[in-house]
Amino acid sequence: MPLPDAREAYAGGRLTPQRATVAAAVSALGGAFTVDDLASAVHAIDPGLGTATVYRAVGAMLASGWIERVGEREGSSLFAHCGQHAHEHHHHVVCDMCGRTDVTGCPVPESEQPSTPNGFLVTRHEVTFYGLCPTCAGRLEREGA
Amino acid sequence: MPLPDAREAYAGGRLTPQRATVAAAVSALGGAFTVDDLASAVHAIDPGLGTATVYRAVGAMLASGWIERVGEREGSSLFAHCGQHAHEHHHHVVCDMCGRTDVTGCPVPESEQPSTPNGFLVTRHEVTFYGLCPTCAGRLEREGA
DNA sequence: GTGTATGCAAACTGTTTGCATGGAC
DNA sequence: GTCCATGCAAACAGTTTGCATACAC
Repeated sequence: MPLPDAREAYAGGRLTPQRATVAAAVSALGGAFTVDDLASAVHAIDPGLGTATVYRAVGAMLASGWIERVGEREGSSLFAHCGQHAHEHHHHVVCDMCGRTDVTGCPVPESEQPSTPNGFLVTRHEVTFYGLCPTCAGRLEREGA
Repeated sequence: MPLPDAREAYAGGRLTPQRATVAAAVSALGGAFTVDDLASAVHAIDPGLGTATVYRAVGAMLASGWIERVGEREGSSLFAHCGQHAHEHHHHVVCDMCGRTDVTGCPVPESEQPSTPNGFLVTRHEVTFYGLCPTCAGRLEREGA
């Protein structure tokens, strides 16, 4: 059950059964999630796995770049698995209905990247798109919204 | 001392001395701030003003669109006064050193606005730029970094 | 006069930490 | 064998809420 991914999710750290479970839960969620969402998914597999461990695993996965903070929902951070885009410059699209995410390129024109709007020296930017995923958009249309 | 702004900061609500103080503190900060930053600025003027009141005032200012959530710093939300841009589509640039902010246009090409990256129906997006304001950039250069 | 805003303190939520034990490497 | 990761519970920070009082309208 140790997914091939699980190893790289904790690059540099140890791969314990608990960490493998957390990584599996992330894959199973397949979209943006809060730590709470993740903890629920994890507890469905292993009810004995502590919350602190989930937080520590999330910290480790962030450190390795396997997941990324993509925004926030209801006061908690939203995270998402970056897939094979982990080390490229990219952004995320989050479905407002089901939370599914996808990776998308950077919409900021190359020419503006390290630009100086109003005299500021811009070094980085955060972009997150929100909307509906194909499935939810389709369902909404079929139900005639 | 009731700034002309104070009235619109709480559009629809009541303008109390406390709320005026909070609005004045926002203007005085002149940049991105956390509720904690704001509370400190407010307490410098009126030490007796309660924290809950600051939070409620922030809620009211958000509701009126006079301030906006522009990102996050150390686990707290970052807010900024939108000035005369309150009702236009805009984004913010935040100085990593001093926290000063400015308003900037939307870098997302018009053609991509309600676009469909990967089949998603995008309805909105959040963009925040981070970098150095002219003052901090200048200081850094002068000190030879 | 009516109803909203305040102030205080208690309650809550999300997150982090200390410490002894267990297990990956 | 060494050191990292775990689990539990306690500690924490930021934020919200209940309630009686004060005041903007």
